[in-house]
Formats: sequence, structure tokens, C-alpha cells
Amino acid sequence: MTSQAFRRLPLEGQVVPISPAPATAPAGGAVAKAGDLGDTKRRILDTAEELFMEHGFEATSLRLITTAAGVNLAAANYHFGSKEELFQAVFTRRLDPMNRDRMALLAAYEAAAVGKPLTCEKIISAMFIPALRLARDHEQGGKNFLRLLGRAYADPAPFIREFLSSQYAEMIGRFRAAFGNALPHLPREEVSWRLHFVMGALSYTLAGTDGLKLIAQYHPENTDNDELLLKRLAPFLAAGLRAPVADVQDPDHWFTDQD
Amino acid sequence: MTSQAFRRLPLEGQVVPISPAPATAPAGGAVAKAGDLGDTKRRILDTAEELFMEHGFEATSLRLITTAAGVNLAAANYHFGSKEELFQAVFTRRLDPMNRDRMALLAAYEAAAVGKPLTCEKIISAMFIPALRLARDHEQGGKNFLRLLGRAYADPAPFIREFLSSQYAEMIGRFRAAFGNALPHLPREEVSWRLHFVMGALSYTLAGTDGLKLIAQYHPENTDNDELLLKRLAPFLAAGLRAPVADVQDPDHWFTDQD
DNA sequence: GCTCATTTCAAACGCTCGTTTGAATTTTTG
DNA sequence: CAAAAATTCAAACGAGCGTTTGAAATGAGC
Repeated sequence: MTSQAFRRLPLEGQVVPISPAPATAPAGGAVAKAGDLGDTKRRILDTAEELFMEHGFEATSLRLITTAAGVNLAAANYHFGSKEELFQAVFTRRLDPMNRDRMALLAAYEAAAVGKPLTCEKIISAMFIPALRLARDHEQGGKNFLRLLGRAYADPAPFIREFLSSQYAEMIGRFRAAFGNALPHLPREEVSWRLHFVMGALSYTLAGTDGLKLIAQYHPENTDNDELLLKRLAPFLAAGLRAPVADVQDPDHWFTDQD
Repeated sequence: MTSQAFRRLPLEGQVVPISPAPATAPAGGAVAKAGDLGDTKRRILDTAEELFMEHGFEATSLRLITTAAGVNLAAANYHFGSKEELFQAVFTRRLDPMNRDRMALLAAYEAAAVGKPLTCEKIISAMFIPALRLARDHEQGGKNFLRLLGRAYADPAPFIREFLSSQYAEMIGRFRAAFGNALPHLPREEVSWRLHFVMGALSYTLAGTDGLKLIAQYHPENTDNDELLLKRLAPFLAAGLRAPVADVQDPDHWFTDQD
């Protein structure tokens, strides 16, 4: 109403409804050159992904990002508008395709099952395979992003929570329906909670809490660690999903001693 | 070596090896009075607990805390030394007793079982009951702290990870041994990983991700929500712990389609 | 009631933050 | 090649940060 100042933004940067696979992917060999120009945006995104993962949103300054990326400080605001928008851009770049892959894979499984409900294992596979693909394909960026994603789940910043919530809404809805079909004897509320637990264990695991090596003596020399990790997590979760429903009203089964 | 400046700190504030249950607990009725004095330290701790939970460590300024607590800005540094030490003080106040309770409960169960290994349910109860007690006893502080704890698990700040790691080391070791006895057919490495998953689901759940209400339509009017929540989580985790061990070498069971 | 240690207070210090600006530079367009 | 658009750059802005300081206020001990 008062004086809504216009920000200088690149034409291409903010609007882009679908962004038809820019084809500006690094094809030649001049990619690693530090002084290379033109891909300032991608350099900022890659560096921000790594540093946000390493230090979190608040503790990562735009100066740190732009210096590490070898670009001017003002370039961040010029290309992305604000720090929050840069953070969101880091997420949409990878999260959007991954969740689309998840839904597509689930749909393919369901089509192949011609009406019969899927097993929990199949549904979990539809969640995990795209994450695994991301961890493997983009050699370093993918792993960084998965750890960043796992941490963002627990971030209290409202704009992060709202953003993730909107990004995940559709995918979560479809998988909840799939699990509901796979576990018809379970009350729908119980299905919701168990999906919640699945997402929790998954995000916590992806966050790579090896930093506080509470439990396992991680062997980081294995490059297929993420795959091994998810192969261990999946049976654990499948068994949990199929657990007999607890009688919440029954005070004798759980938590009765000394309390 | 050079000029290590001495900081002004209260005599009582920094040393305190065990702090013998101060007995300065709120007994009278003058506690809610804003102008009440003497308990500046506790006011800061309570307010910091709530605000750290709400906004995270980096995004919570000492000015915000001291203003909300109704004390002078410098009181925070005077009583706790630094912002990091204040953060750690918030944790030790509740986390230390809780983990001690967990280990004591586990020891009591093991003593009662006279040599026979405990069930997974019993071990999980020993982890959950002290958390539940915390959530219920200190009417508001407890819940705030559990959410704060869940979020701190995923915080990338090194000093937080190192601090939690040291705080948890002993408890985790004992519970891993207990789960190892309860699941003798499982390789020890698999036990470690499954304990990792248990901690992940627990912390994610305690963090109260209802903020991004991805999954369940939370009913916050129920004051026993935490209890219900853990009663749903416990059977899920117990079933996961007892899941048959996956053959990681077998590529046909998991993640083979389209990949 | 005086003394001395403890705690509170207002004010300031130096620093880093996200963002903006206007000119210089590069790229695109006609 | 000239004009226009897009991008880069150095510099600065105002604000908020954690922390320190020295004096004022408050408490306890004799």
C-alpha cells in the first residue's frame, strides 16, 4: 500500500512456471574452472546446499555462501531475492522431482498390482528408491541434500515448516492411502501415526547423525553407505507398520511399572 | 597465555558438582508474581527453554530471552557465562536426571528378571517412562523440554552435537547391551542400527512436528497426548526391533524394481 | 549501622548480518 | 557496431547480535 519497492530480479529467475529442463547442463569440460561465468546461479545453489547442510539456515550467512562460491555478495539477492527464497530454491530443485518420482513409482506399482493392495515393502520401496537414486546420481550434491532435508524436518523456523508442509502434502496423502489399503485392519488414525513414525525414522536416518556418533561405529569409507542404511531401515519399518494395533485404553500392557 | 580475562560469575553458578536438590522449589504462592526476585536464574532457564524450543538456538537472542523473563540483559552472561553455556544449562537441568532415571529403571528391570534377558517391550518402557514422567510432572516445562530435545538431535551446531553425545553416551551403551541380550540372534551391528532407528523415531516424535502437520490431524485439546503418542510408538518400535534380519547382500528382496 | 560481597542495571563496544544502491561491465539484440 | 538489457561489483546502510563495563542497588554478617 505504502511504497512497495521493486526489487531488481532477473527475468528468468523468479517466474518460471515449469522450467522445461534448461539443457544448460554442464556438457563441456570447463565446468570445474573457478573463473567460469554464466552459471552463477548454480554455483550459489550448490554452495548453499552444502553450507546449509553443514551449519543450518540461521548460522549460514550469505557472505559465507557467496565467498565460498566465488561470486559477489549481491549476486545472491539479485538472483534469488532473499535468503529465505534462496533456501527454498535449494529445496525445490531436488525435492520436487524426488517427490514426483515417488508418486510415479507408487502409481506404477499400483497399476501393476491391478486392484490388489500393495505390500508394505512395495510402498516403502516407492518412498526409498527415489531417495536412493538421488543419493547416488548427483555424486556429491545428492548426499548433501538428503542430509539437509533430514535436518530441515526438525527445524523450528516457521517458513521452513510451512514450505516443507506444502511440498510434501500431496505425496504424503497418496502414501497414507496406500498404507491404508495395505493395512485394512488398522484404524485410519493409527495408519497416520505409523506413517508419521516412518517419516521420522527416515528423516533422522537421512540427516546423518553420525556427527554425534551415539550408536553405531560408522564406516564412512563405504560409498554405498546410504544404500546399506536404507536396506536396514526398510525391514525395520515394514515390521513396525504391520505390528498388532495396541489397545491404548489398556493400561496393563505398556508403561505400568513404577508409574 | 596472553591475557585470559576473568569473567564475573556468581560463586554458586559455575561449580556445583551435584547440586543436592536445592529445595528452593516453588512452595508458596508468590511464584507467579512478575516482580519476584531471587530466582533470576530459574526465570532465565525457564524462558530460555521455551524460546529455544520455539525458535532454535541461533534464532533466539539473549535480548529476547531476558526481556521475556523480565530480567536485565547482562544477567544472562552474569549467571551463565555465555549463550552456549546457558543452552547447555537448559539441557543438563532435565536431561541428566531423565537419563539417570532411565538407567535406574533398566537396572531395576534387569534385577527383577534375575539373569533372564528382558523383552524389547520392557527395555522400551525403561526408555519411555522417564520421558513420560517428565512430560507430565513439570506441567509446562517438561513438554517444552521434550520438544527442545527432539529438535536438538538434528541441530548441526558442533557444540550441541558434542554436548548431547557426551550426555547420552553412558545411557546408550547400557541400552544397546540390553537390546543385544534381548535379541541374541541379531548381529551386534544390526542392533546398533536398530537402536539408532528407535532413537530417531522417538526424537522426531517428541519434537512435535505437528507444526508441519504433515500426517495426522493432531488433537491438542487432549492433555495426555504425549502418553497416547508414546503408547502408539512403542509397539511400532518393538515390532521393528524384532523384525527378521535382512540379507543385505540379497539384491532381490528390496529396491530392485526400476533401479 | 557499617562493611563487604553479591546481584542488578543502563549503556556502550565491536562485530556481523541481510539488504540496497548506483555505477561498471558483460551479454544480447536489432 | 551501437543501443538496450542483463549481470557483476565495491561500498555502504541500518539493525541486531553477544559480550563487557563500571556504577548503583541489594543482601548478609558482625
